[in-house]
Amino acid sequence: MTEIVDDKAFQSESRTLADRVCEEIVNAIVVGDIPPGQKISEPELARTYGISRGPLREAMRRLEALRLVERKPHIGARVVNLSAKELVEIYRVREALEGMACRLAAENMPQDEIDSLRTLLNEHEQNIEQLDGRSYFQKEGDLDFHYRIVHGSKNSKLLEFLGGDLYHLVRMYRYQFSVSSSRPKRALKEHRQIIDAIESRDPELAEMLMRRHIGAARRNVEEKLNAATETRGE
Amino acid sequence: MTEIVDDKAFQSESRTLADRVCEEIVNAIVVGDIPPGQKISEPELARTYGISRGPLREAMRRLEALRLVERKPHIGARVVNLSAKELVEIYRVREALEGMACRLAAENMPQDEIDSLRTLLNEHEQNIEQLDGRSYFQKEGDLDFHYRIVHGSKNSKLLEFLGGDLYHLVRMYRYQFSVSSSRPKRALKEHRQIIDAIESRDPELAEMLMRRHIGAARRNVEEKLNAATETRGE
DNA sequence: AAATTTAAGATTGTCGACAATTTCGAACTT
DNA sequence: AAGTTCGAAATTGTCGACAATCTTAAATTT
Repeated sequence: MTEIVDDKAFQSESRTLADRVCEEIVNAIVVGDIPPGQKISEPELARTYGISRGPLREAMRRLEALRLVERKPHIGARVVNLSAKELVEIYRVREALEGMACRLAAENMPQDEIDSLRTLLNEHEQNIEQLDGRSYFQKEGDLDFHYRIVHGSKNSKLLEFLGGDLYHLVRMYRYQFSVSSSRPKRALKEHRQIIDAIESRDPELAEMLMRRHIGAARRNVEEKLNAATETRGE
Repeated sequence: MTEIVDDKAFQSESRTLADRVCEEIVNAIVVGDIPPGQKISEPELARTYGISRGPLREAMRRLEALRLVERKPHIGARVVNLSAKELVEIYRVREALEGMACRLAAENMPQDEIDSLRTLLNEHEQNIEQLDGRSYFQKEGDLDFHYRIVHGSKNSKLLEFLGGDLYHLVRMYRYQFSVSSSRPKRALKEHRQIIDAIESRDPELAEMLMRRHIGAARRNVEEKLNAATETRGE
Protein backbone atom coordinates (compact mmCIF):
# COMPACT_ATOMS: atom_id res chain seq x y z
CA MET A 1 0.00 0.00 0.00
CA THR A 2 1.35 3.33 -0.96
CA GLU A 3 1.81 5.97 1.62
CA ILE A 4 -0.11 9.10 0.96
CA VAL A 5 2.04 11.94 2.11
CA ASP A 6 0.56 15.13 0.74
CA ASP A 7 1.80 16.84 3.84
CA LYS A 8 3.51 19.86 2.47
CA ALA A 9 2.63 21.39 5.78
CA PHE A 10 5.56 21.28 8.16
CA GLN A 11 8.65 21.24 6.06
CA SER A 12 10.99 20.85 8.98
CA GLU A 13 11.27 24.61 9.41
CA SER A 14 14.96 24.61 8.56
CA ARG A 15 14.84 25.55 4.93
CA THR A 16 17.93 25.00 2.90
CA LEU A 17 20.35 27.76 1.96
CA ALA A 18 19.25 27.59 -1.64
CA ASP A 19 15.64 28.15 -0.57
CA ARG A 20 16.36 31.30 1.39
CA VAL A 21 18.70 32.79 -1.18
CA CYS A 22 16.27 31.95 -3.95
CA GLU A 23 13.55 33.89 -2.20
CA GLU A 24 15.85 36.88 -1.75
CA ILE A 25 16.87 36.88 -5.39
CA VAL A 26 13.24 36.60 -6.50
CA ASN A 27 12.42 39.76 -4.60
CA ALA A 28 15.53 41.50 -5.91
CA ILE A 29 14.48 40.72 -9.47
CA VAL A 30 10.82 41.56 -9.00
CA VAL A 31 11.55 44.93 -7.42
CA GLY A 32 14.20 45.70 -10.00
CA ASP A 33 17.33 45.63 -7.85
CA ILE A 34 18.67 43.24 -10.44
CA PRO A 35 17.49 44.89 -13.66
CA PRO A 36 15.98 42.98 -16.62
CA GLY A 37 18.47 41.72 -19.15
CA GLN A 38 21.29 41.85 -16.64
CA LYS A 39 23.77 39.03 -16.91
CA ILE A 40 24.18 37.09 -13.71
CA SER A 41 27.62 36.09 -12.57
CA GLU A 42 27.55 33.02 -10.37
CA PRO A 43 30.73 33.75 -8.38
CA GLU A 44 29.67 37.34 -7.83
CA LEU A 45 26.17 36.51 -6.62
CA ALA A 46 27.57 33.73 -4.48
CA ARG A 47 29.86 36.21 -2.74
CA THR A 48 27.02 38.72 -2.42
CA TYR A 49 24.86 36.29 -0.50
CA GLY A 50 27.76 34.62 1.26
CA ILE A 51 27.18 31.13 -0.03
CA SER A 52 28.96 28.72 -2.31
CA ARG A 53 28.19 28.22 -5.97
CA GLY A 54 26.42 24.93 -5.31
CA PRO A 55 23.32 26.25 -3.56
CA LEU A 56 23.35 29.30 -5.79
CA ARG A 57 23.11 27.19 -8.91
CA GLU A 58 20.24 25.35 -7.28
CA ALA A 59 18.53 28.69 -6.73
CA MET A 60 19.22 29.70 -10.32
CA ARG A 61 17.55 26.55 -11.56
CA ARG A 62 14.50 27.41 -9.52
CA LEU A 63 14.47 30.95 -10.88
CA GLU A 64 14.57 29.49 -14.37
CA ALA A 65 11.53 27.39 -13.56
CA LEU A 66 9.77 30.55 -12.39
CA ARG A 67 10.60 32.08 -15.78
CA LEU A 68 12.46 34.91 -14.07
CA VAL A 69 15.84 34.11 -15.60
CA GLU A 70 16.93 32.41 -18.79
CA ARG A 71 19.95 30.16 -18.89
CA LYS A 72 21.99 28.96 -21.81
CA PRO A 73 24.62 26.24 -21.52
CA HIS A 74 28.17 27.52 -21.15
CA ILE A 75 27.02 31.07 -21.66
CA GLY A 76 25.26 32.01 -18.48
CA ALA A 77 22.05 33.30 -17.01
CA ARG A 78 20.37 36.64 -17.42
CA VAL A 79 17.26 38.18 -15.96
CA VAL A 80 14.36 37.73 -18.32
CA ASN A 81 13.86 40.70 -20.59
CA LEU A 82 10.32 41.97 -20.65
CA SER A 83 8.80 42.37 -24.07
CA ALA A 84 5.42 43.93 -24.59
CA LYS A 85 4.35 40.94 -26.65
CA GLU A 86 5.06 38.50 -23.85
CA LEU A 87 3.24 40.67 -21.36
CA VAL A 88 0.11 40.49 -23.49
CA GLU A 89 0.60 36.75 -23.90
CA ILE A 90 0.64 36.33 -20.16
CA TYR A 91 -2.64 38.18 -19.89
CA ARG A 92 -4.10 35.57 -22.24
CA VAL A 93 -2.87 32.78 -20.01
CA ARG A 94 -4.28 34.48 -16.96
CA GLU A 95 -7.57 35.07 -18.71
CA ALA A 96 -7.87 31.35 -19.37
CA LEU A 97 -6.60 30.01 -16.05
CA GLU A 98 -8.19 32.55 -13.74
CA GLY A 99 -11.43 32.32 -15.66
CA MET A 100 -11.47 28.61 -14.95
CA ALA A 101 -10.43 29.23 -11.35
CA CYS A 102 -13.33 31.61 -10.94
CA ARG A 103 -15.75 29.08 -12.39
CA LEU A 104 -14.53 26.45 -9.95
CA ALA A 105 -14.58 28.92 -7.08
CA ALA A 106 -18.28 29.46 -7.74
CA GLU A 107 -18.68 25.72 -7.20
CA ASN A 108 -16.24 25.09 -4.37
CA MET A 109 -15.31 28.21 -2.45
CA PRO A 110 -16.41 27.92 1.18
CA GLN A 111 -18.72 30.58 2.53
CA ASP A 112 -16.26 31.79 5.15
CA GLU A 113 -13.64 32.44 2.48
CA ILE A 114 -16.23 34.42 0.54
CA ASP A 115 -16.99 36.50 3.60
CA SER A 116 -13.31 37.07 4.24
CA LEU A 117 -12.82 38.17 0.65
CA ARG A 118 -15.63 40.69 0.98
CA THR A 119 -13.89 42.13 4.01
CA LEU A 120 -10.73 42.46 1.96
CA LEU A 121 -12.61 44.36 -0.73
CA ASN A 122 -13.93 46.76 1.88
CA GLU A 123 -10.36 47.45 2.95
CA HIS A 124 -9.44 48.05 -0.66
CA GLU A 125 -12.22 50.60 -0.91
CA GLN A 126 -10.81 52.50 2.05
CA ASN A 127 -7.32 52.35 0.60
CA ILE A 128 -8.52 53.74 -2.69
CA GLU A 129 -10.23 56.66 -1.01
CA GLN A 130 -7.33 57.42 1.31
CA LEU A 131 -4.22 57.14 -0.82
CA ASP A 132 -5.73 58.10 -4.11
CA GLY A 133 -2.50 58.39 -6.07
CA ARG A 134 -0.28 55.71 -4.61
CA SER A 135 -0.84 52.52 -6.51
CA TYR A 136 1.43 50.19 -4.59
CA PHE A 137 -1.19 48.83 -2.26
CA GLN A 138 -3.63 48.60 -5.13
CA LYS A 139 -1.24 46.36 -7.03
CA GLU A 140 -0.57 44.02 -4.15
CA GLY A 141 -4.18 44.13 -3.05
CA ASP A 142 -5.35 43.29 -6.54
CA LEU A 143 -2.97 40.34 -6.67
CA ASP A 144 -4.27 39.27 -3.28
CA PHE A 145 -7.83 39.27 -4.57
CA HIS A 146 -6.95 37.18 -7.57
CA TYR A 147 -4.88 34.81 -5.48
CA ARG A 148 -7.78 34.17 -3.12
CA ILE A 149 -10.09 33.32 -5.98
CA VAL A 150 -7.59 30.77 -7.23
CA HIS A 151 -7.29 29.41 -3.71
CA GLY A 152 -11.05 29.16 -3.51
CA SER A 153 -11.20 27.02 -6.63
CA LYS A 154 -9.83 24.16 -4.53
CA ASN A 155 -7.85 23.03 -7.55
CA SER A 156 -4.28 22.39 -6.44
CA LYS A 157 -2.85 22.39 -9.95
CA LEU A 158 -4.34 25.78 -10.75
CA LEU A 159 -2.87 27.07 -7.51
CA GLU A 160 0.52 25.63 -8.37
CA PHE A 161 0.60 27.20 -11.79
CA LEU A 162 -0.92 30.57 -11.00
CA GLY A 163 0.21 31.01 -7.43
CA GLY A 164 3.54 29.30 -7.71
CA ASP A 165 4.85 30.05 -11.17
CA LEU A 166 3.02 32.96 -12.74
CA TYR A 167 2.63 34.97 -9.55
CA HIS A 168 6.16 36.34 -9.35
CA LEU A 169 6.28 36.96 -13.08
CA VAL A 170 3.12 39.04 -12.90
CA ARG A 171 4.49 40.95 -9.94
CA MET A 172 7.63 41.74 -11.89
CA TYR A 173 5.71 42.89 -14.94
CA ARG A 174 3.67 45.22 -12.76
CA TYR A 175 6.77 46.78 -11.32
CA GLN A 176 8.63 47.04 -14.62
CA PHE A 177 5.78 48.44 -16.68
CA SER A 178 4.21 50.27 -13.76
CA VAL A 179 0.98 48.57 -14.68
CA SER A 180 -1.85 49.50 -12.43
CA SER A 181 -5.50 49.51 -13.13
CA SER A 182 -6.10 52.94 -14.57
CA ARG A 183 -9.43 53.12 -12.86
CA PRO A 184 -9.18 51.44 -9.48
CA LYS A 185 -12.79 52.19 -8.59
CA ARG A 186 -13.91 50.47 -11.75
CA ALA A 187 -11.72 47.48 -10.88
CA LEU A 188 -13.17 47.35 -7.39
CA LYS A 189 -16.68 47.33 -8.81
CA GLU A 190 -15.77 44.44 -11.07
CA HIS A 191 -14.26 42.57 -8.14
CA ARG A 192 -17.54 42.95 -6.28
CA GLN A 193 -19.50 41.69 -9.25
CA ILE A 194 -17.23 38.66 -9.39
CA ILE A 195 -17.60 37.78 -5.74
CA ASP A 196 -21.35 38.24 -6.10
CA ALA A 197 -21.43 35.70 -8.91
CA ILE A 198 -19.36 33.30 -6.84
CA GLU A 199 -21.66 33.63 -3.85
CA SER A 200 -24.65 33.08 -6.14
CA ARG A 201 -22.97 29.83 -7.15
CA ASP A 202 -23.16 30.84 -10.80
CA PRO A 203 -20.04 29.31 -12.43
CA GLU A 204 -20.93 30.47 -15.94
CA LEU A 205 -21.29 34.10 -14.95
CA ALA A 206 -18.32 34.01 -12.60
CA GLU A 207 -15.99 32.81 -15.34
CA MET A 208 -17.32 35.32 -17.83
CA LEU A 209 -16.88 38.24 -15.46
CA MET A 210 -13.32 37.25 -14.57
CA ARG A 211 -12.38 36.86 -18.21
CA ARG A 212 -13.86 40.25 -18.99
CA HIS A 213 -12.02 41.74 -16.03
CA ILE A 214 -8.63 40.43 -17.13
CA GLY A 215 -9.42 41.04 -20.79
CA ALA A 216 -10.10 44.71 -20.00
CA ALA A 217 -6.78 44.96 -18.21
CA ARG A 218 -5.07 43.40 -21.21
CA ARG A 219 -6.66 45.82 -23.66
CA ASN A 220 -5.70 48.67 -21.37
CA VAL A 221 -2.08 47.56 -21.51
CA GLU A 222 -2.23 47.02 -25.25
CA GLU A 223 -3.47 50.56 -25.77
CA LYS A 224 -0.77 52.06 -23.59
CA LEU A 225 1.90 50.07 -25.35
CA ASN A 226 0.62 50.98 -28.78
CA ALA A 227 0.55 54.62 -27.82
CA ALA A 228 4.09 54.39 -26.49
CA THR A 229 5.49 52.70 -29.58
CA GLU A 230 3.70 55.15 -31.86
CA THR A 231 5.23 58.15 -30.14
CA ARG A 232 8.60 56.48 -30.42
CA GLY A 233 7.89 55.88 -34.06
CA GLU A 234 8.88 52.27 -33.88
CA MET B 1 5.29 12.47 -35.35
CA THR B 2 6.27 15.98 -34.60
CA GLU B 3 9.36 16.61 -32.58
CA ILE B 4 8.81 18.51 -29.41
CA VAL B 5 11.73 20.85 -29.39
CA ASP B 6 11.89 24.34 -28.06
CA ASP B 7 12.14 26.90 -30.78
CA LYS B 8 14.76 28.44 -28.54
CA ALA B 9 17.36 28.11 -31.19
CA PHE B 10 19.93 25.47 -31.72
CA GLN B 11 21.63 25.27 -28.41
CA SER B 12 25.18 24.71 -29.52
CA GLU B 13 24.68 20.98 -29.99
CA SER B 14 26.82 20.13 -26.99
CA ARG B 15 24.12 19.91 -24.40
CA THR B 16 25.22 19.59 -20.85
CA LEU B 17 25.32 16.29 -19.00
CA ALA B 18 22.40 17.34 -16.84
CA ASP B 19 20.34 18.02 -19.97
CA ARG B 20 20.88 14.59 -21.49
CA VAL B 21 20.39 12.70 -18.24
CA CYS B 22 17.30 14.76 -17.45
CA GLU B 23 15.74 13.76 -20.73
CA GLU B 24 16.53 10.09 -20.08
CA ILE B 25 15.02 10.20 -16.62
CA VAL B 26 11.91 11.96 -17.92
CA ASN B 27 11.31 9.11 -20.32
CA ALA B 28 12.06 6.52 -17.66
CA ILE B 29 9.45 8.10 -15.39
CA VAL B 30 6.84 8.63 -18.09
CA VAL B 31 7.08 5.07 -19.33
CA GLY B 32 7.08 3.71 -15.81
CA ASP B 33 10.61 2.31 -15.58
CA ILE B 34 10.87 4.35 -12.42
CA PRO B 35 7.49 3.70 -10.81
CA PRO B 36 5.33 6.40 -9.18
CA GLY B 37 6.02 6.97 -5.51
CA GLN B 38 9.48 5.46 -5.80
CA LYS B 39 12.09 7.17 -3.71
CA ILE B 40 15.03 8.37 -5.71
CA SER B 41 18.50 7.84 -4.37
CA GLU B 42 20.91 10.40 -5.71
CA PRO B 43 24.09 8.30 -5.44
CA GLU B 44 22.36 5.32 -7.00
CA LEU B 45 20.91 7.24 -9.96
CA ALA B 46 24.24 8.99 -10.41
CA ARG B 47 25.98 5.63 -10.73
CA THR B 48 23.26 4.33 -13.04
CA TYR B 49 23.81 7.13 -15.51
CA GLY B 50 27.54 7.33 -14.94
CA ILE B 51 27.64 10.92 -13.77
CA SER B 52 28.39 12.77 -10.57
CA ARG B 53 25.81 13.99 -8.12
CA GLY B 54 26.19 17.57 -9.26
CA PRO B 55 24.60 17.32 -12.69
CA LEU B 56 22.14 14.80 -11.33
CA ARG B 57 20.86 17.26 -8.76
CA GLU B 58 20.52 19.79 -11.54
CA ALA B 59 18.42 17.28 -13.45
CA MET B 60 16.34 16.60 -10.35
CA ARG B 61 15.63 20.28 -10.01
CA ARG B 62 14.37 20.33 -13.56
CA LEU B 63 12.20 17.27 -12.98
CA GLU B 64 10.70 19.04 -10.00
CA ALA B 65 9.83 22.00 -12.21
CA LEU B 66 8.14 19.58 -14.59
CA ARG B 67 6.08 18.31 -11.66
CA LEU B 68 7.39 14.80 -12.23
CA VAL B 69 9.14 14.48 -8.88
CA GLU B 70 8.58 16.04 -5.48
CA ARG B 71 11.49 17.01 -3.29
CA LYS B 72 11.59 17.71 0.39
CA PRO B 73 14.60 19.19 2.13
CA HIS B 74 16.85 16.67 3.83
CA ILE B 75 14.42 13.89 3.05
CA GLY B 76 14.79 13.25 -0.63
CA ALA B 77 12.94 13.09 -3.90
CA ARG B 78 10.27 10.68 -5.04
CA VAL B 79 8.42 10.24 -8.28
CA VAL B 80 5.11 12.03 -8.13
CA ASN B 81 2.30 9.81 -7.03
CA LEU B 82 -0.69 9.95 -9.30
CA SER B 83 -3.97 10.59 -7.54
CA ALA B 84 -7.27 10.48 -9.36
CA LYS B 85 -8.13 13.90 -7.97
CA GLU B 86 -5.04 15.50 -9.44
CA LEU B 87 -5.64 13.86 -12.79
CA VAL B 88 -9.05 15.48 -12.97
CA GLU B 89 -7.56 18.77 -11.85
CA ILE B 90 -5.12 18.66 -14.72
CA TYR B 91 -7.96 18.15 -17.15
CA ARG B 92 -9.45 21.39 -15.85
CA VAL B 93 -6.19 23.21 -16.48
CA ARG B 94 -5.99 21.77 -19.96
CA GLU B 95 -9.61 22.70 -20.65
CA ALA B 96 -8.81 26.31 -19.79
CA LEU B 97 -5.44 26.63 -21.49
CA GLU B 98 -6.10 24.58 -24.60
CA GLY B 99 -9.46 26.26 -24.99
CA MET B 100 -7.68 29.58 -25.09
CA ALA B 101 -5.01 28.15 -27.39
CA CYS B 102 -7.70 26.99 -29.77
CA ARG B 103 -9.34 30.41 -29.73
CA LEU B 104 -6.04 32.05 -30.59
CA ALA B 105 -5.27 29.43 -33.21
CA ALA B 106 -8.47 30.40 -34.98
CA GLU B 107 -7.05 33.91 -35.16
CA ASN B 108 -3.39 33.21 -35.82
CA MET B 109 -2.74 29.73 -37.20
CA PRO B 110 -1.22 29.95 -40.70
CA GLN B 111 -3.06 28.18 -43.49
CA ASP B 112 -0.18 25.81 -44.24
CA GLU B 113 -0.19 24.59 -40.64
CA ILE B 114 -3.91 23.99 -40.92
CA ASP B 115 -3.39 21.96 -44.08
CA SER B 116 -0.61 19.98 -42.44
CA LEU B 117 -2.82 19.26 -39.46
CA ARG B 118 -5.56 17.95 -41.75
CA THR B 119 -3.04 15.59 -43.28
CA LEU B 120 -2.16 14.38 -39.80
CA LEU B 121 -5.82 13.68 -39.05
CA ASN B 122 -6.07 11.62 -42.22
CA GLU B 123 -3.15 9.54 -41.01
CA HIS B 124 -4.89 9.10 -37.69
CA GLU B 125 -7.96 7.83 -39.49
CA GLN B 126 -5.90 5.19 -41.22
CA ASN B 127 -4.24 4.19 -37.97
CA ILE B 128 -7.58 3.80 -36.26
CA GLU B 129 -8.88 1.54 -38.99
CA GLN B 130 -5.71 -0.54 -39.17
CA LEU B 131 -4.70 -1.16 -35.58
CA ASP B 132 -8.10 -1.05 -34.02
CA GLY B 133 -7.10 -2.26 -30.59
CA ARG B 134 -3.67 -0.83 -30.03
CA SER B 135 -4.03 2.55 -28.49
CA TYR B 136 -0.40 3.61 -28.28
CA PHE B 137 -0.30 5.52 -31.52
CA GLN B 138 -3.66 7.01 -30.73
CA LYS B 139 -2.32 8.45 -27.50
CA GLU B 140 0.76 9.96 -29.04
CA GLY B 141 -1.16 11.05 -32.09
CA ASP B 142 -3.77 12.73 -29.95
CA LEU B 143 -1.06 14.57 -28.04
CA ASP B 144 0.46 15.57 -31.35
CA PHE B 145 -2.83 17.07 -32.48
CA HIS B 146 -3.22 19.06 -29.31
CA TYR B 147 0.38 20.20 -29.43
CA ARG B 148 -0.03 21.56 -32.94
CA ILE B 149 -3.07 23.57 -31.94
CA VAL B 150 -1.11 25.16 -29.14
CA HIS B 151 1.73 25.84 -31.55
CA GLY B 152 -0.74 27.43 -33.93
CA SER B 153 -1.91 29.86 -31.28
CA LYS B 154 1.41 31.69 -31.71
CA ASN B 155 1.40 32.39 -28.01
CA SER B 156 4.83 31.50 -26.67
CA LYS B 157 3.73 31.43 -23.04
CA LEU B 158 0.94 28.97 -23.75
CA LEU B 159 3.45 26.83 -25.60
CA GLU B 160 5.86 26.99 -22.69
CA PHE B 161 3.28 25.97 -20.15
CA LEU B 162 1.43 23.34 -22.11
CA GLY B 163 4.21 22.02 -24.31
CA GLY B 164 7.04 22.40 -21.85
CA ASP B 165 5.59 21.69 -18.45
CA LEU B 166 2.26 19.91 -18.69
CA TYR B 167 3.17 17.79 -21.69
CA HIS B 168 5.27 15.20 -19.89
CA LEU B 169 2.87 15.06 -16.98
CA VAL B 170 -0.02 14.31 -19.31
CA ARG B 171 2.02 11.65 -21.05
CA MET B 172 2.76 10.00 -17.72
CA TYR B 173 -0.86 10.07 -16.65
CA ARG B 174 -1.84 8.40 -19.89
CA TYR B 175 0.64 5.61 -19.35
CA GLN B 176 -0.14 5.13 -15.68
CA PHE B 177 -3.90 5.17 -15.96
CA SER B 178 -3.93 3.67 -19.43
CA VAL B 179 -6.15 6.56 -20.41
CA SER B 180 -7.15 6.46 -24.03
CA SER B 181 -10.16 7.89 -25.69
CA SER B 182 -12.74 5.16 -25.36
CA ARG B 183 -14.12 6.03 -28.74
CA PRO B 184 -11.28 7.03 -31.01
CA LYS B 185 -13.57 7.59 -33.99
CA ARG B 186 -15.61 9.99 -31.96
CA ALA B 187 -12.44 11.80 -30.92
CA LEU B 188 -11.32 12.01 -34.52
CA LYS B 189 -14.63 13.52 -35.52
CA GLU B 190 -14.28 16.12 -32.80
CA HIS B 191 -10.75 16.91 -33.95
CA ARG B 192 -12.09 17.54 -37.44
CA GLN B 193 -14.80 19.82 -36.11
CA ILE B 194 -12.16 21.78 -34.25
CA ILE B 195 -9.89 22.25 -37.23
CA ASP B 196 -12.95 23.27 -39.26
CA ALA B 197 -13.74 25.98 -36.75
CA ILE B 198 -10.14 27.16 -36.84
CA GLU B 199 -10.07 27.33 -40.61
CA SER B 200 -13.37 29.23 -40.52
CA ARG B 201 -11.59 31.73 -38.28
CA ASP B 202 -14.29 31.35 -35.67
CA PRO B 203 -12.51 31.80 -32.31
CA GLU B 204 -15.66 31.55 -30.24
CA LEU B 205 -16.68 28.20 -31.71
CA ALA B 206 -13.13 26.87 -31.76
CA GLU B 207 -12.67 27.47 -28.06
CA MET B 208 -16.05 25.98 -27.21
CA LEU B 209 -15.39 22.82 -29.19
CA MET B 210 -11.98 22.29 -27.64
CA ARG B 211 -13.35 22.77 -24.16
CA ARG B 212 -16.12 20.32 -24.86
CA HIS B 213 -13.61 17.88 -26.28
CA ILE B 214 -11.38 17.96 -23.23
CA GLY B 215 -14.35 18.16 -20.89
CA ALA B 216 -15.74 14.95 -22.39
CA ALA B 217 -12.40 13.23 -21.84
CA ARG B 218 -12.43 14.43 -18.25
CA ARG B 219 -15.92 13.12 -17.59
CA ASN B 220 -14.92 9.84 -19.21
CA VAL B 221 -12.03 9.52 -16.77
CA GLU B 222 -14.19 10.55 -13.84
CA GLU B 223 -16.70 7.82 -14.64
CA LYS B 224 -14.04 5.15 -14.95
CA LEU B 225 -12.46 6.20 -11.70
CA ASN B 226 -15.79 6.28 -9.88
CA ALA B 227 -16.61 2.84 -11.18
CA ALA B 228 -13.22 1.54 -10.08
CA THR B 229 -13.49 2.94 -6.58
CA GLU B 230 -17.04 1.65 -6.18
CA THR B 231 -16.05 -1.91 -7.06
CA ARG B 232 -13.23 -1.64 -4.61
CA GLY B 233 -15.71 -0.39 -2.05
CA GLU B 234 -13.51 2.46 -1.00
C1' DA C 1 7.03 -7.45 26.09
C1' DA C 2 6.24 -2.67 24.67
C1' DA C 3 7.96 1.73 24.41
C1' DT C 4 11.55 5.13 24.65
C1' DT C 5 16.35 6.35 23.92
C1' DT C 6 20.43 6.27 21.60
C1' DA C 7 23.85 5.40 18.40
C1' DA C 8 25.32 3.76 13.83
C1' DG C 9 24.44 4.02 8.99
C1' DA C 10 22.88 6.24 5.04
C1' DT C 11 21.34 10.25 2.55
C1' DT C 12 21.09 14.98 1.47
C1' DG C 13 23.15 19.74 1.63
C1' DT C 14 27.35 22.36 1.12
C1' DC C 15 31.92 23.42 -0.17
C1' DG C 16 36.32 24.07 -2.75
C1' DA C 17 39.02 22.60 -6.71
C1' DC C 18 39.61 21.05 -11.50
C1' DA C 19 38.12 20.68 -16.47
C1' DA C 20 35.65 22.43 -20.53
C1' DT C 21 33.96 26.25 -22.96
C1' DT C 22 33.34 30.96 -24.07
C1' DT C 23 34.95 35.76 -24.28
C1' DC C 24 37.77 39.47 -24.82
C1' DG C 25 42.01 41.57 -26.21
C1' DA C 26 46.39 41.66 -28.29
C1' DA C 27 49.33 40.42 -31.89
C1' DC C 28 49.76 39.42 -36.62
C1' DT C 29 48.55 39.50 -41.53
C1' DT C 30 46.86 41.73 -45.71
C1' DA D 1 44.08 50.73 -40.78
C1' DA D 2 40.83 46.92 -40.89
C1' DG D 3 40.16 42.23 -40.38
C1' DT D 4 41.59 37.74 -38.77
C1' DT D 5 43.83 34.58 -35.71
C1' DC D 6 45.52 33.16 -31.61
C1' DG D 7 45.93 33.02 -26.59
C1' DA D 8 45.05 34.36 -21.85
C1' DA D 9 41.47 35.32 -18.56
C1' DA D 10 37.08 34.57 -16.90
C1' DT D 11 32.99 31.85 -16.53
C1' DT D 12 30.34 27.76 -16.48
C1' DG D 13 30.09 22.61 -15.96
C1' DT D 14 31.71 18.69 -13.33
C1' DC D 15 33.71 16.15 -9.70
C1' DG D 16 34.93 14.22 -5.10
C1' DA D 17 34.95 15.06 -0.15
C1' DC D 18 33.08 16.86 4.19
C1' DA D 19 29.19 18.42 7.26
C1' DA D 20 24.33 18.39 8.63
C1' DT D 21 20.25 15.88 8.87
C1' DC D 22 17.25 12.03 8.70
C1' DT D 23 16.36 6.96 9.12
C1' DT D 24 17.15 2.56 11.04
C1' DA D 25 17.93 -0.72 14.34
C1' DA D 26 19.58 -2.21 18.55
C1' DA D 27 19.81 -1.63 23.38
C1' DT D 28 17.99 -0.07 27.58
C1' DT D 29 14.23 0.99 30.69
C1' DT D 30 9.60 0.52 32.57
